[in-house]
Amino acid sequence: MAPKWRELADKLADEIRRGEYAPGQQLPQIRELVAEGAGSKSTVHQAYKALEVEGLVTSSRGHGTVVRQQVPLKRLGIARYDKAKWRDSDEVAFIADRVASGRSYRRNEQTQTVNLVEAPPAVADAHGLPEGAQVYARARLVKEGDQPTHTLTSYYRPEHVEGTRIVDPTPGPAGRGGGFRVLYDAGYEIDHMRESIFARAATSDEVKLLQLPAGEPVVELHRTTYTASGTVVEFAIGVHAASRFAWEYDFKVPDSAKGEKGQE
Amino acid sequence: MAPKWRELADKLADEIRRGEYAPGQQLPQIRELVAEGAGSKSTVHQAYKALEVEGLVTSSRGHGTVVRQQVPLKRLGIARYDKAKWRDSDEVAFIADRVASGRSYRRNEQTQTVNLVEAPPAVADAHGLPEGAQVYARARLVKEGDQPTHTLTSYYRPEHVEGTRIVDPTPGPAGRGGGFRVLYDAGYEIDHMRESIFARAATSDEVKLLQLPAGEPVVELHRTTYTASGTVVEFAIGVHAASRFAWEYDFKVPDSAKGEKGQE
DNA sequence: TAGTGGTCTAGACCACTTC
DNA sequence: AAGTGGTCTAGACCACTAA
Repeated sequence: MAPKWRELADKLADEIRRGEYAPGQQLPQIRELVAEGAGSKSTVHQAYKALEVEGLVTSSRGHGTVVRQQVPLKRLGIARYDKAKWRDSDEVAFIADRVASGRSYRRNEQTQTVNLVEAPPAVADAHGLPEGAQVYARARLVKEGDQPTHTLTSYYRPEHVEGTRIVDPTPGPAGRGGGFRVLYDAGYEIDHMRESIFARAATSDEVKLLQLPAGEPVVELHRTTYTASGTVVEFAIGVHAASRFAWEYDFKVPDSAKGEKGQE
Repeated sequence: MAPKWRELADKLADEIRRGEYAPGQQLPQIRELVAEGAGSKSTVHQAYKALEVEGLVTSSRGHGTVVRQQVPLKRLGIARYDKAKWRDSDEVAFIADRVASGRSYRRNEQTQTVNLVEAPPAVADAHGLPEGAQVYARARLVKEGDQPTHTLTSYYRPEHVEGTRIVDPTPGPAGRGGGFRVLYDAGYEIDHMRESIFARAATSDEVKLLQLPAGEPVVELHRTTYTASGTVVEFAIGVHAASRFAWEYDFKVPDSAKGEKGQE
């Protein structure tokens, strides 16, 4: 026998999915259900909390509990890295993204700090450096309007970026063209990438920083960027609110018997 | 001022991350902390629940609350689809995966049901069919030992699979070589794929089916498989326990200015 | 049987929003 | 001021595990 709060939550979840409560509509108030005999206030509250964790509703004091709108996922394909976007124009990849998706661009939607730090294990590993080696960390918090959507921290080897705009980031997002442009100007043209993706629960710090709804997971993206000769010029870690993004990859089915590599 | 339970949870989370409680070690019992004046039983319990949701501990009745082991993520690259694995041998992709990762293979780690169903919207869309068209749904629950790791449901157009082993799945995972082999034998050789990935909180049904720890997110994978001529021969939806997998993709940086397509 | 976490209650009180 | 969800308490009782 499932607990009382679970049964109540499942019943309400069902009603929401069947459309008995429309997005934006308010659920019965906690005290109402208590009066109807659904259980004590704590029990009903626990059920509402479960619905919140499952992403179906959001609660706030003074307002009530309303059915959450499902905003469409923003689809991230590799076209967002198109060289034409950052090499031949003033666009920065993330701005191009936004233009492509028809959303408006405003200045200062990205804050940035640059520091020389000791490489954390994952970073040292990606760059092939000993642990604790010094690297430049360029940390951004990317917002869409007032809403933070993800953090993105790029790690560079000092010899690749010292003397460039990256380490003196006054004019916004690493200046015209972003980080890839700066590397390009410094003689390091990016050629191929590896992205690694996984999801996990958010830490309480991330909940605050990204203003996440209770229980919303995050997706962590590890991106390693190589030059044609195989040198790693950037390793980046992104932490994304899960409900806002989907990642898309197209590839050929590999066939090792043919000596093909399928995907380079 | 953060609530009392949040402060307690953060304090304990800190201690766990600093290694004061080793993986597998038991946290103080709820009644202990209550006796120490950390708060009432409900308050301490709420803090423990938060730690569980954040993936740091698991609680169970009779046992106590112990620090969770972080099992290494299984990395899924596109090599798992290598034609050599399913075309030239008896291996099935998911078995090859397991061989490659050094884990043992046991029979019946995959249960399977096949049904003719009305295509859900996402499926109809992928196959280019009208909504409600009939498709074959081949649903598997994949386990590693006793532990379910993910569900995978493949949708096929009837004209592609009728008369094949897929619709009569007595001998295990779609027979020798799995679904791709069956399609290959039927004259539909798979050529390229698109994978789309996003994360979300688990539904309560998924929590039961996949035996997920409280609050663990799931990753949903949508895979569309094409023949060389662009016909969609399979659309599959996977639901994965987030803590067990990472996805890896390698690709060239696209350059539309050069007329390259970068990734096909 | 003893020990663990989990559920539930009734009620007081707090924090935030709206009027 | 009134109305919303959120926190906290004290205690009873339940469900599961281990010895």
